[in-house]
Amino acid sequence: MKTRIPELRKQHKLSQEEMAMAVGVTRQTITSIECGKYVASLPLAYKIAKYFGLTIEEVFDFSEVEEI
Amino acid sequence: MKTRIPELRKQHKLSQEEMAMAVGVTRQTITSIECGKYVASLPLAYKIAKYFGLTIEEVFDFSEVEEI
DNA sequence: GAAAAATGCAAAGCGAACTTGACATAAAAT
DNA sequence: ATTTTATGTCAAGTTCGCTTTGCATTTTTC
Repeated sequence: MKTRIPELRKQHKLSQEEMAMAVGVTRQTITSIECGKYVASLPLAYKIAKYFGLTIEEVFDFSEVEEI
Repeated sequence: MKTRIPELRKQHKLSQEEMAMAVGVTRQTITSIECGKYVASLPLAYKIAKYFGLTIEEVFDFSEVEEI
Protein backbone atom coordinates (compact mmCIF):
# COMPACT_ATOMS: atom_id res chain seq x y z
CA MET A 1 0.00 0.00 0.00
CA LYS A 2 1.34 3.40 -0.95
CA THR A 3 1.73 6.00 1.74
CA ARG A 4 2.85 9.59 2.04
CA ILE A 5 5.17 8.64 4.90
CA PRO A 6 8.49 9.22 3.09
CA GLU A 7 7.27 12.56 1.82
CA LEU A 8 5.98 13.59 5.26
CA ARG A 9 9.17 12.46 6.95
CA LYS A 10 11.26 14.55 4.60
CA GLN A 11 9.05 17.59 5.12
CA HIS A 12 9.52 17.23 8.85
CA LYS A 13 13.21 16.28 8.47
CA LEU A 14 12.82 13.04 10.36
CA SER A 15 14.79 9.84 9.95
CA GLN A 16 13.00 6.49 9.94
CA GLU A 17 14.49 5.79 13.33
CA GLU A 18 13.26 9.03 14.93
CA MET A 19 9.82 8.44 13.59
CA ALA A 20 9.81 4.78 14.60
CA MET A 21 10.63 5.70 18.19
CA ALA A 22 8.01 8.43 18.18
CA VAL A 23 5.24 6.02 17.22
CA GLY A 24 6.56 3.13 19.29
CA VAL A 25 7.81 0.63 16.72
CA THR A 26 11.19 -0.40 15.34
CA ARG A 27 12.92 1.16 12.36
CA GLN A 28 12.40 -2.00 10.33
CA THR A 29 8.67 -1.65 10.72
CA ILE A 30 8.76 1.83 9.20
CA THR A 31 11.11 0.68 6.43
CA SER A 32 8.86 -2.24 5.60
CA ILE A 33 5.75 -0.10 5.49
CA GLU A 34 7.46 2.52 3.31
CA CYS A 35 8.72 -0.15 0.93
CA GLY A 36 5.33 -1.79 0.68
CA LYS A 37 6.47 -5.00 2.32
CA TYR A 38 3.39 -4.88 4.48
CA VAL A 39 0.51 -2.73 5.58
CA ALA A 40 0.43 -0.96 8.93
CA SER A 41 -2.00 -2.14 11.57
CA LEU A 42 -4.93 0.15 12.33
CA PRO A 43 -3.52 1.47 15.63
CA LEU A 44 -0.13 2.13 14.06
CA ALA A 45 -1.73 3.88 11.07
CA TYR A 46 -3.58 6.08 13.55
CA LYS A 47 -0.44 6.92 15.50
CA ILE A 48 1.47 7.80 12.34
CA ALA A 49 -1.32 10.01 11.01
CA LYS A 50 -1.76 11.71 14.35
CA TYR A 51 1.97 12.25 14.60
CA PHE A 52 1.77 14.37 11.45
CA GLY A 53 -1.49 15.99 12.49
CA LEU A 54 -3.36 14.29 9.66
CA THR A 55 -6.11 11.73 9.27
CA ILE A 56 -5.43 8.13 8.29
CA GLU A 57 -7.03 8.76 4.91
CA GLU A 58 -4.64 11.64 4.30
CA VAL A 59 -1.55 9.51 4.92
CA PHE A 60 -2.45 6.14 3.43
CA ASP A 61 -3.50 5.54 -0.15
CA PHE A 62 -6.59 3.37 -0.36
CA SER A 63 -7.10 3.78 -4.09
CA GLU A 64 -6.07 0.18 -4.66
CA VAL A 65 -8.30 -1.23 -1.96
CA GLU A 66 -11.02 -3.17 -3.67
CA GLU A 67 -14.03 -0.96 -4.06
CA ILE A 68 -17.32 -2.09 -2.55
CA MET B 1 -11.04 -1.54 20.28
CA LYS B 2 -14.49 -0.01 20.46
CA THR B 3 -16.30 0.70 17.23
CA ARG B 4 -19.58 2.16 16.09
CA ILE B 5 -20.17 -0.85 13.85
CA PRO B 6 -23.13 -2.38 15.79
CA GLU B 7 -24.81 1.01 15.99
CA LEU B 8 -24.23 1.70 12.28
CA ARG B 9 -25.44 -1.76 11.31
CA LYS B 10 -28.65 -1.26 13.22
CA GLN B 11 -29.22 2.17 11.67
CA HIS B 12 -28.84 0.61 8.24
CA LYS B 13 -30.76 -2.53 9.25
CA LEU B 14 -27.97 -4.86 8.28
CA SER B 15 -27.08 -8.26 9.72
CA GLN B 16 -23.46 -9.16 10.44
CA GLU B 17 -23.61 -11.57 7.54
CA GLU B 18 -24.85 -9.02 5.01
CA MET B 19 -22.19 -6.59 6.09
CA ALA B 20 -19.47 -9.24 6.09
CA MET B 21 -20.26 -10.16 2.50
CA ALA B 22 -20.40 -6.51 1.49
CA VAL B 23 -16.88 -5.85 2.77
CA GLY B 24 -15.48 -9.21 1.72
CA VAL B 25 -14.86 -11.05 4.98
CA THR B 26 -16.62 -13.80 6.93
CA ARG B 27 -19.31 -13.23 9.52
CA GLN B 28 -16.97 -14.40 12.28
CA THR B 29 -14.59 -11.61 11.43
CA ILE B 30 -17.30 -9.00 11.96
CA THR B 31 -18.47 -10.69 15.17
CA SER B 32 -14.93 -10.79 16.51
CA ILE B 33 -14.30 -7.14 15.71
CA GLU B 34 -17.62 -6.08 17.26
CA CYS B 35 -16.90 -8.10 20.40
CA GLY B 36 -13.38 -6.68 20.69
CA LYS B 37 -11.72 -10.03 20.09
CA TYR B 38 -9.41 -8.38 17.63
CA VAL B 39 -8.78 -5.18 15.74
CA ALA B 40 -9.60 -4.80 12.05
CA SER B 41 -6.76 -4.51 9.56
CA LEU B 42 -6.30 -1.14 7.90
CA PRO B 43 -7.83 -2.15 4.55
CA LEU B 44 -10.82 -3.73 6.26
CA ALA B 45 -11.30 -0.67 8.47
CA TYR B 46 -11.30 1.43 5.32
CA LYS B 47 -13.85 -0.78 3.57
CA ILE B 48 -16.16 -0.72 6.57
CA ALA B 49 -15.94 3.05 6.95
CA LYS B 50 -16.48 3.60 3.25
CA TYR B 51 -19.41 1.23 3.27
CA PHE B 52 -21.16 3.57 5.70
CA GLY B 53 -19.92 6.69 3.91
CA LEU B 54 -17.74 7.65 6.87
CA THR B 55 -14.04 8.05 7.62
CA ILE B 56 -12.08 5.48 9.59
CA GLU B 57 -11.80 7.91 12.48
CA GLU B 58 -15.58 8.24 12.57
CA VAL B 59 -16.14 4.49 12.88
CA PHE B 60 -13.29 3.32 15.10
CA ASP B 61 -12.55 4.63 18.58
CA PHE B 62 -8.89 5.47 19.00
CA SER B 63 -9.24 7.06 22.42
CA GLU B 64 -7.45 4.13 24.01
CA VAL B 65 -4.58 4.12 21.52
CA GLU B 66 -1.51 5.26 23.37
CA GLU B 67 -1.02 8.95 22.79
CA ILE B 68 2.24 10.18 21.27
C1' DG C 1 38.21 10.90 1.15
C1' DA C 2 37.10 9.00 5.66
C1' DA C 3 33.74 8.67 9.31
C1' DA C 4 29.04 8.74 10.60
C1' DA C 5 24.25 8.48 9.77
C1' DA C 6 20.48 6.70 7.15
C1' DT C 7 18.36 3.23 4.54
C1' DG C 8 17.49 -1.58 2.37
C1' DC C 9 17.24 -6.20 3.04
C1' DA C 10 17.12 -11.12 5.04
C1' DA C 11 15.93 -14.74 8.39
C1' DA C 12 13.75 -16.57 12.41
C1' DG C 13 10.24 -16.16 15.75
C1' DC C 14 5.84 -14.62 18.10
C1' DG C 15 1.27 -13.16 18.33
C1' DA C 16 -2.59 -11.21 15.85
C1' DA C 17 -5.94 -11.13 11.81
C1' DC C 18 -8.69 -13.91 9.20
C1' DT C 19 -10.65 -18.43 7.43
C1' DT C 20 -13.47 -22.69 7.64
C1' DG C 21 -16.56 -25.45 9.94
C1' DA C 22 -19.47 -26.49 13.42
C1' DC C 23 -22.45 -25.94 17.48
C1' DA C 24 -25.46 -23.28 20.88
C1' DT C 25 -28.45 -19.77 22.15
C1' DA C 26 -31.24 -15.68 21.34
C1' DA C 27 -34.35 -13.00 18.76
C1' DA C 28 -37.75 -12.45 15.16
C1' DA C 29 -41.27 -14.02 12.15
C1' DT C 30 -45.13 -16.63 10.85
C1' DA D 1 -45.10 -22.87 19.37
C1' DT D 2 -42.25 -23.78 15.71
C1' DT D 3 -39.35 -22.31 12.21
C1' DT D 4 -36.03 -19.04 10.60
C1' DT D 5 -32.68 -15.53 11.19
C1' DA D 6 -29.13 -13.46 13.88
C1' DT D 7 -25.51 -13.64 17.05
C1' DG D 8 -21.73 -15.60 20.20
C1' DT D 9 -18.18 -18.91 20.61
C1' DC D 10 -14.65 -22.62 20.07
C1' DA D 11 -10.84 -24.97 17.62
C1' DA D 12 -7.39 -25.53 14.16
C1' DG D 13 -4.96 -23.68 10.43
C1' DT D 14 -2.78 -19.95 7.34
C1' DT D 15 -0.99 -15.59 6.49
C1' DC D 16 0.56 -11.15 8.01
C1' DG D 17 2.32 -7.43 11.32
C1' DC D 18 6.04 -6.62 14.10
C1' DT D 19 10.37 -7.74 16.65
C1' DT D 20 15.30 -8.77 17.05
C1' DT D 21 19.69 -9.18 15.10
C1' DG D 22 22.79 -8.37 11.77
C1' DC D 23 25.00 -7.04 7.49
C1' DA D 24 25.44 -4.23 3.10
C1' DT D 25 24.88 -0.11 0.71
C1' DT D 26 23.85 4.66 0.14
C1' DT D 27 23.85 9.33 1.67
C1' DT D 28 25.48 12.93 4.50
C1' DT D 29 28.82 15.41 7.08
C1' DC D 30 33.28 17.02 8.23
